[in-house]
Amino acid sequence: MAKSAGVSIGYLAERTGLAVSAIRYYEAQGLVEPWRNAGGQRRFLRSDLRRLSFIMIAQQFGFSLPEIREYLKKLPGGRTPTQEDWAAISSDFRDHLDQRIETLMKLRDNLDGCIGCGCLSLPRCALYNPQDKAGEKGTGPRYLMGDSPEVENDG
Amino acid sequence: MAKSAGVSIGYLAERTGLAVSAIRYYEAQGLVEPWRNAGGQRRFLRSDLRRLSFIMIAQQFGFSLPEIREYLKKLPGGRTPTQEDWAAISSDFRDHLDQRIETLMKLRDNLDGCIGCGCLSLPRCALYNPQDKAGEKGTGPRYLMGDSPEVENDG
DNA sequence: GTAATTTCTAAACCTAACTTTAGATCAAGG
DNA sequence: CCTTGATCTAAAGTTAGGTTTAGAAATTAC
Repeated sequence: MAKSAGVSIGYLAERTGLAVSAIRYYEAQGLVEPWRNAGGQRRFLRSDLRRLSFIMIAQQFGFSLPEIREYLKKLPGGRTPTQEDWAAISSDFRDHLDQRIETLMKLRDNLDGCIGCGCLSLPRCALYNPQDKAGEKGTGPRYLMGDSPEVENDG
Repeated sequence: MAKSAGVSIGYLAERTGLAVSAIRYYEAQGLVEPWRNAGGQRRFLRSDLRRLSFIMIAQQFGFSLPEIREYLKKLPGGRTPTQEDWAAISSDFRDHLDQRIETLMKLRDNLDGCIGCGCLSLPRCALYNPQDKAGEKGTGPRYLMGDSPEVENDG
């Protein structure tokens, strides 16, 4: 029972809600690797359903396609992943995900302290590099909510 | 003490860490409304520092520029917002923000139940419309993690 | 007063993540 | 067999959120 007939791109599209064109795009980005049937049409593992679903979920968390591709690299190519395969990829994903949520909550709480609390601390609030991404590329945002080392009266 | 000399776009850029071109872009999108000096250069309220900072923060939460513009509409145009002005806009923003974080956490917990827990429930997990945005536009994603009403053995 | 910075506008360009289009081929149903 | 629907490729188009470029004018620094 090697590689069976496989499922069509249209089937996956219907099951996941993705557009056919999106799935082809994911292939171009290396996120799925269908083979071709005699007529040149794509055939997928049935388990690629889960692969595509993982992509959709990860995107909702704000992961880019290249990032997601790295996660999926840990899954076995060509054969249906086992429960253990998914569990392995899960742990790492979960870490990043917790971190992202925590960052957002920290940002929210800081924002509360600044805007929401009704006190007058706003002009002196420093949300310094609040996002994990900040600092990575070039000279991003530095001081938020209008603060800086030398504070002025800026309403 | 009406509209003073105002500050330049370069000053705001330096204070916020935004590029000058980004601030001009925000003006084009209706997020800030500078006036012009005699020579035709933009002049901003010093309090626009906070406006820009709010934009940066809201973006980190995943709000789009049009969404942010709606929030900022609640601030008075042309004059420096008071503490009460910011408090008013805050409450509404905070609600959306909590909701967004909650959605992410729910999604994470569901994902745990599916991928992370080690049980074998994955093939029957239904994360139905997990994102607030789903269902808004056309025929978006419907069934996640490869599930659907009629379940098949899809690894 | 002259030089060096900033700023101006408009238009083109950029990346991510896709969609659309066009024309051709494949597959499935009757 | 024939028609209809699904799929194919390649290239161009789309949206968001900006950046870059070019040449000119304003401002600041000396």
